[in-house]
Amino acid sequence: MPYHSIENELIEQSSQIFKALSDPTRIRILHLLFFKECSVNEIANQLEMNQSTISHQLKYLKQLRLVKNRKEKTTNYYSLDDNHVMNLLEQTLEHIKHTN
Amino acid sequence: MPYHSIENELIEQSSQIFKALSDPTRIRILHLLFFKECSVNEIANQLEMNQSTISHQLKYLKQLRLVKNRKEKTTNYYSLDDNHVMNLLEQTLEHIKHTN
DNA sequence: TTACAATATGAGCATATGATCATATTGTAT
DNA sequence: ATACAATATGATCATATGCTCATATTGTAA
Repeated sequence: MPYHSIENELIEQSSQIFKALSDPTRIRILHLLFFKECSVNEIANQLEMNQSTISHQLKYLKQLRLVKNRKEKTTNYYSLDDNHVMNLLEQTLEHIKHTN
Repeated sequence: MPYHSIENELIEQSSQIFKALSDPTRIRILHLLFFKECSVNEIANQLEMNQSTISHQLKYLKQLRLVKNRKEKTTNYYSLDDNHVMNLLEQTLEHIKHTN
């Protein structure tokens, strides 16, 4: 595999991670999960958003392995699953706080 | 101003930064500028992309204060202008390199 | 089994995004 | 002034994105 296609793959993967963090709803979800494990409905209620919207976004975040889930009866509890990406988020939130 | 609207602004600003890094073309531009100051045409040639595309993206990056420029005759040289965001990018590139 | 609660899913829609094309603008040199 | 080089800009188009609606699925308890 030539050099440039390794580079391309690296760049594609990076942009994908940043895209996950480029949406306010997803940031809010991750920020919530930073404090505690939550069910789908808990997140939807907390963020005052549609259950369907949250479920779709959780699926997106899970596919990228940013969150994981465990089932308890009919409830699906989600929690964080990627320390590095959460570091990016926390760093950035702190950075913006201190520069405003 | 109530608490939640400060939070909202913080989250909007964060997502905007990540959105800037969520596009492969913009990552390539920033990665190029990480090594040296470049003109618009240099970037376009290096990335084998349209001059117009690069100019539009540079305008986008400049508006977010991620790059700055200086004019020399008819040539417009661009360079990096935000260490924090570049750290996010470099961290992430390194992280992906080491996890593959 | 039925009824219910929690979650997941697919279709549809409005908006956002990135690239390209053609053209405009700016500055330089002759 | 003209010709040229480098860059910027506006319009357009195809695709991507995020949300909502309606409905399906899953698992539990009576």
